Amino acid sequence: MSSMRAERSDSPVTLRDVARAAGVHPATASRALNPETRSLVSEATAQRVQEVARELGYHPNPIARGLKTNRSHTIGVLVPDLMNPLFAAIVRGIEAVLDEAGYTPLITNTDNDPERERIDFKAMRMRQVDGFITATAHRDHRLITESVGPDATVVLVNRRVDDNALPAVSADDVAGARLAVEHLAALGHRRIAHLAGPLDLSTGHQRHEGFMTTMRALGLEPDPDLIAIGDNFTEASGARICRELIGRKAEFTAIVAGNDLMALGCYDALAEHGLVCPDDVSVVGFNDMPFAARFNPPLTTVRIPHYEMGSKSAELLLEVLQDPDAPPRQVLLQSELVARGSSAPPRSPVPA
Amino acid sequence: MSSMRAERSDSPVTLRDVARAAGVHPATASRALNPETRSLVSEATAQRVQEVARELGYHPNPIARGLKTNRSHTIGVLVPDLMNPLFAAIVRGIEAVLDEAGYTPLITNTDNDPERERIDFKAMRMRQVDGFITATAHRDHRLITESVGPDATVVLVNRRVDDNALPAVSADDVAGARLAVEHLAALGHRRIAHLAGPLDLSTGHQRHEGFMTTMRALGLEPDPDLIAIGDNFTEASGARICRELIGRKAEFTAIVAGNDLMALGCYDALAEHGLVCPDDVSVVGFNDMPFAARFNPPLTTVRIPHYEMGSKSAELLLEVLQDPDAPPRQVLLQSELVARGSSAPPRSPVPA
DNA sequence: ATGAAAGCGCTAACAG
DNA sequence: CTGTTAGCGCTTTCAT
Repeated sequence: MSSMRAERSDSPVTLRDVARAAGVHPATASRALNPETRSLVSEATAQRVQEVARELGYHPNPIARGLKTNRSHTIGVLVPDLMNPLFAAIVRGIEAVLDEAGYTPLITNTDNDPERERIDFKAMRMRQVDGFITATAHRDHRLITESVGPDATVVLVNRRVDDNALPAVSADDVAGARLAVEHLAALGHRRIAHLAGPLDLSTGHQRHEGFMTTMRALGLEPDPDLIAIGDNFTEASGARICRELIGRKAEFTAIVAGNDLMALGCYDALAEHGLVCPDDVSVVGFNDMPFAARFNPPLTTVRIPHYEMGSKSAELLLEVLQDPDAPPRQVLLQSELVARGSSAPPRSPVPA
Repeated sequence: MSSMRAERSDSPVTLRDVARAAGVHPATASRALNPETRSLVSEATAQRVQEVARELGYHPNPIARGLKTNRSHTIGVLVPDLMNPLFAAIVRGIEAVLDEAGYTPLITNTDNDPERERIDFKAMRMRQVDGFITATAHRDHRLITESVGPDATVVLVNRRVDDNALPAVSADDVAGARLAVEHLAALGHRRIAHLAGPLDLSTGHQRHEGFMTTMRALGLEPDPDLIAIGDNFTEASGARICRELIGRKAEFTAIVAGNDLMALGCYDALAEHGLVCPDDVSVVGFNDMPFAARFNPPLTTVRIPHYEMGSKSAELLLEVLQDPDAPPRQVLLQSELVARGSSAPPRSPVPA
C-alpha cells in the first residue's frame, strides 16, 4: 500500500534517491542492496536500506551496473532456426533456467550459415554477453573460438566438438542410432539404408557412426549403395538424397533418417515413386519433434529430451561462469525409441 | 590486412584510443563515428577517424552509449509460446527487420499468463528496451498500458485491442472465418459447428464474429448447440470442447476450429468416437501452421502470413519510434483458404 | 561499518 | 568545426 506513492509514471528512482531517503551514502546503499556485499554493512542499515528501496520501488539499472562491472547478465543463444520446433523447445529450457538465475537470453538464428554465425558472435560480444550457448557448432570448434575469443564462456547444446574441448550437453546420438537400427532389425529388416545429415555436424556424424557400428555388430555389413549424405537437416535435403537412393535401384526395406525433417522428406520421395510407408519401406526419424505423432504415417523416431537439453545447458553455463577454470564437462542425455506407424516388418522378411 | 594487428584477445579498444590515434578529442571522434552527428565534423577528420577506428577494430560499447542516451537499441518481444510454430515464424520476421535496423530483440514466453506478462514487461523496461512488440494482448489493453506505462512504445502483432488504441498488425480474422464458412458451405455443409478460441483474445473473438456473421449471411442461422468456447488455443482445449459438442448429440457435419491446434484436438476427439474426418465430419483450422499439410488428414485451414506479420510489426514499431506522436496505425494482412484433405462434401448433402 | 572519490565508455551541452 | 567539461547510475578502491 505504502508503495503506491512511488508508482508514478517512469521509475527513474535511482540509488541516490534510496540513499538519501535512508540517510546513507550511495555507496552504502549499493552494498546493502547487493547480496554479494551485504555482509560489509551493518545488519540494521542493511534492513533499512532494503526497506526504503522497496517502498520507493527502486530497481537497479542493469545498464549502469554492466558498464561498471563489465557484465550484463545476458547470455547469447545461437540456434540454427527457431522454426524448427526442436530448437524452440531447447530455447524454452534455456530460458527457464536462465530466468531463474537472473539472466536474460539473447536469441539469434544462424540458419547454419557460418558467416552469419560469426557476425552474431561478434555482435553479441559487443553487447557484453556474459556467455554463449550455441546449438550451431560444427565438429571443428575453431570457428567458435576464433569468433568469440579463447577467453569467452561457451557451452554447446545438441552438438559437440570432436576433441571435447568445449563443455556440451547433447543426446547420446550413437546410442540413439543404435536403437533405431536394432528396432528395424528386430522387425526383420536386413537391407537398411541410412540417409545421414551433414557429417561435419556432430549429430550427423555420430548418428552415422552409430548406424555403421550397430549394423556390423548385428552382422549386417552396411551396403555403401544404401548410404547417402545430405547437406543439411531439412525436408528438401532428405527428399533429394532419398530420390538418389531410389534411383540407384539397390534393394532396401527400411531407412534410418538423419532427423525427423529428413524422414519427412523420405515420405515425399517414397510417395513420388509409388512406394508406401511402412508397407514397402519403413522409416525411422530422429528427435521426436513436436507433432511427429501427427504425421502420416505417425513417425517412428528416436526421442531426445529437447527441453531438458536446453535447461541442462543453461545450468552448465552457469556452472562454468561460476568456476571458469574447471575442466569442460560433457553431459550426455539418454535417447529412447518411440515406435509408431512408420515402421513395420518388411514385406517378405529375410530369415536370419 | 593492416587490421590484423589490432585483432588481439579482447576488444577493449575504446573511443579514447581511436581519438588518440587520430589525434582528435574523444568528443570529435564520437561525432565522426555516429552517422547522426557526422555532419558536425569536417569531411577530412571524419574520414580519418573512421579509418583509424576500422584499423583499430573499434566497436562502440552499446552499454555505455545506452547509459548516456537512455536507449538500448533493444526491443522487447513477448509471445505466448515459441514452441507454437506460428509464433516462431512471427519472431523470425521480427528479427529480420529489427536486425537490419540495428536493433536486437529480447524474446520472452508468457504462456498467456497475465501475471507472467506483467513481470516480463517490468523486467524489460528495467533493461531499458526502446519498445515492445507483443503477441499476447488481450482485447482490453489496460493490462498493457498499466504494465509498461502510457509513455512506452508498443506494437501488437497477431492480436489487437478493441478500441484500436494501440498500433497493431494482424491478419483479417473476420474475413478468414468467412472464408472457412464459405468453403464448407460451398461443399454442401449446412450444420456447421464452431469451436472458438478464448473470446477475450482478439483472434478468438474476431473469428467467432466472422463465423456468426457469415453463417447468417448465408441464411444458416447458427445453432447455439453447435458453438463452444475453448479456454485456450491448444490441442487439449480443442479436444475437450469437441467432446462436449459430440456429447450434446446435436447433428453437425463440419467444424470450424479456432486455430490449427484446436483442429488437431478435434481429430482426437472425433477418432475417440469412431468418427472419421473428413468422411463423417469436415474440419477447418486457422493459421496454416508449419506441417499442417503433414497431418492426417492434411489440414484444411486459413493461412495467415506469419513471417510477414512479424516483419510488418517490426517495421511499424520502428515507424512509431521515429514519430511517436503519429496516430496508432493498424495493419491488416490478408488471409487465404488452403483446402486440403480434412474437408469434403458431407455424407448426405442437404439441398439448399 | 560507512563515507569520499573516482571512473566504467560514451554523448551532449557549451564554448571557443 | 573542434575542444572542454560534465555526467548518465552504479560499483569499488581507499580512507576514516
